[in-house]
Amino acid sequence: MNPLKTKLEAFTRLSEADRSAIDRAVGRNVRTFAARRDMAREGERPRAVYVMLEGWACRYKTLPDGRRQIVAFFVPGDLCDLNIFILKEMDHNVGAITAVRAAELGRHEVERMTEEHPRITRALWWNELVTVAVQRDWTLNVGQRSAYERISHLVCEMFLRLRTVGLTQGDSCDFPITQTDIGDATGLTSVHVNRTLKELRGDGLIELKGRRLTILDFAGLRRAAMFNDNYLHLDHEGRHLDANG
Amino acid sequence: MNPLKTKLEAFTRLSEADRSAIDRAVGRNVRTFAARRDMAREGERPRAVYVMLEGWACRYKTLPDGRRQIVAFFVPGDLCDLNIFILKEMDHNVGAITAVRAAELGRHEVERMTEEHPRITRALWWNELVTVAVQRDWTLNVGQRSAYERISHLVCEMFLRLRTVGLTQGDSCDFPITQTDIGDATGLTSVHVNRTLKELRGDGLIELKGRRLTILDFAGLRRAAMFNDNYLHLDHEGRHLDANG
DNA sequence: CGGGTAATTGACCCGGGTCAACAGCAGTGG
DNA sequence: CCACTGCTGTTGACCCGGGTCAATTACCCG
Repeated sequence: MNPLKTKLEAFTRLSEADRSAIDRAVGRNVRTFAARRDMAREGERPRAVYVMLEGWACRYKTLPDGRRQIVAFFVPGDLCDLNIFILKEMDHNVGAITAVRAAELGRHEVERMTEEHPRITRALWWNELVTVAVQRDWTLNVGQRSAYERISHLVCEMFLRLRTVGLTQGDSCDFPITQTDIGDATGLTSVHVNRTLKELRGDGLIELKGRRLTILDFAGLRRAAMFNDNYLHLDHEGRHLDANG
Repeated sequence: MNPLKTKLEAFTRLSEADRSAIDRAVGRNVRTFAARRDMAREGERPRAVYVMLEGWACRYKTLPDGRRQIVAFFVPGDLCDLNIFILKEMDHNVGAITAVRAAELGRHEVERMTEEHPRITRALWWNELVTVAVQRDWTLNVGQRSAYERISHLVCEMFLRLRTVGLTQGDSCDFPITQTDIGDATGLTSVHVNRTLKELRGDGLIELKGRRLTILDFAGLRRAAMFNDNYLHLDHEGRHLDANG
């Protein structure tokens, strides 16, 4: 129900008090955004931390001549930089891709939660570190991989991230981004994304139609992408400890 | 003398107590690394936070077949992720480019400093947010810009970053990275970096020889790169306040 | 002076971009 | 119910920025 809770518990076990604190914080102020609307814009003063509850969004940056790079996808459970309030203005945009439901946390709510719940604080830090690690991996992806590898890599990553918040069904999941979005995220044109997806389909690695993704051969996809999931840091020992014990 | 202090004061004024706390933390355990040696390796357990004092280093990631992407440069005043201890293992390497002097902070030293000095903590948070913002900008750089633009952008960024720690002399600064390094950072081959640098020289934008960079036409370079410095967040109002007042 | 690393240059090639046409399909208004 | 509109996906023909390969020339340092 609460994807942030699910995600943080991939890192550490939380107490009942922790869990209900998260529920309270995330339940208080829920906003919705229509598909393709901006949730925050470059140049604005950061107003709130969003916790994604439903739908996909992205961070993106643009160049004066219109070129656009998606630098991150947001899926349920994701949240933007915790301490964003420190900054005077946003250096990037956040845009909804599908319709989005997101909880808005004010600076004081964040502060209170982290002061009263050290385990949550630690888990949120872990989450921040993973977010940066993902960003680094995207730099590697765009900088060194071929089109075929880039798209394979993106698919591997998103599938695993969705799985940790329980949004996969067996080998498939919703995948509501357009080929143009994939291009903007991988530094390719939508035309070439199309050709490359055709190849991936032809090689029996994935099936992608009607905003639905099915992984036909995960091992093969992983190999094609040279995907190494270590940067998602899903192997923390804390996951197996019980905070209630 | 202490580039971390200089850098944090680009964000906020520090008290005398703050300043000497930084000096103490950074003076305690200084290590040196030879040029081209790794300071930390992928797969290792994070042991310490390094604060760069002298020299250049980089974060880099490699693919199984040897392709290499530099995902960040470290110059004096930079430090790696504060809360790195939370993670079980490194997902990237840190390598010295030149000979490096760096202060090593253990987890308890970091904790003590942040507990006792809230202004430092805030400044360190600012620093972390800038670091991620830089990472995002690199993704944009590699994903959307042409070779000419990418290299111009890198030069603009590094020059400004060096300037905030007082390591520029007028329009020039040390620039001790090879053309291969520039290629690994921008997703280009060293051959093409060479050709592009020749062009930049030919256009009268920069001069680069003997590990020394001179900016001949900053406005032109900036325009060529479509460089927007907002992601470095150097404009914080706190810069003009005095914590001693 | 010798050996190794870094820079430079030329010839040639290819992955992915560009341009353009067209198909599929959802929504929407008459 | 259908025409219309607009977005997304698909495909082909052609081109170009940057890669590859290889040879040569500075450098730097012991």
